[in-house]
Amino acid sequence: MSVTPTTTLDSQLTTTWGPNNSYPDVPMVMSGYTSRLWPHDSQPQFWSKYQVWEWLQQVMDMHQIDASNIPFQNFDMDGHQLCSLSYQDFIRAAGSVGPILFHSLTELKWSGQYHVEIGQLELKPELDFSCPFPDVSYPPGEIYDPSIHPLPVASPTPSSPDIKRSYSRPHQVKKHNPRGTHLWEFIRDILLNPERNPGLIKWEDRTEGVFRFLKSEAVAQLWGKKKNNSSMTYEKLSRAMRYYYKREILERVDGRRLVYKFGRNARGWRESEK
DNA sequence: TCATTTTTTCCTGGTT
DNA sequence: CAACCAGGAAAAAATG
Repeated sequence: MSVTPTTTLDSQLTTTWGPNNSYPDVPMVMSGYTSRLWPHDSQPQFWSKYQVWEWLQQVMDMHQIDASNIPFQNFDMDGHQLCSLSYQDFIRAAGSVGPILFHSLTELKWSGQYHVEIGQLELKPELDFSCPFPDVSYPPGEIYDPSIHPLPVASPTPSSPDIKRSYSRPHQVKKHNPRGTHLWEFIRDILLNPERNPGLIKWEDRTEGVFRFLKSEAVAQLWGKKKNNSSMTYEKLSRAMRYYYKREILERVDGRRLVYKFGRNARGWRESEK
């Protein structure tokens, strides 16, 4: 790790992403594909096993928890797999430390782009994104149990040697789902995390899965931020949304503007679903 | 590297 | 008129 990650932070500000390349003569000059690795280091989904291990060490250290309390072997996986674990899985794999790890990962998945400098560059002042990390809520992806407490305080001294975590867990995750990387999941997660949703999207009919964009351009900006594409617009985002109709991830809701509805192939938005 | 799936870009034309 | 909606096409990015 840390072997000169090729100028990523500062030099990135000058990458001309062509705000409007409506010229037919500018075929993306972009000489070389040199610096093209920044989405990987920051997003947990792309971590290697080693990076997952590093993250574990770091979180343990941060919370002053003896690393020996946690069964590292239960986390012998890459970021991809790590991100597909549910809240419950974390409890299973790390006992009382599970929530802490889950919380940490959730934050990273959400705002792990750069560190704290988000929200000020391109967002309108009216949006008030002042605090990117307010506090944790519940699982981002599929809600398994809303009754679970967000973060039961990291008891300084867990000292629970008698955990029955001998639970080897050989049958790890079966389904590899690139969580949070798809647009509809991104939208869903915003809806499921009111804490982080400053009036961007709102449920129109919770049980039917109908929702409406309140700040269409702001959502597009947020999506663009996640994809490192500052030129994302609602116009383009909505095109992607319309492609979901065919796949029945979304159902068409005509008549009402900015209104969409989750379809039968959309998972994890329902309150009681699993 | 390749095949396939998803998303992005752009556009023409219609609607609210 | 501005902001959306519908999709077609094609290119680019993401994934396995």
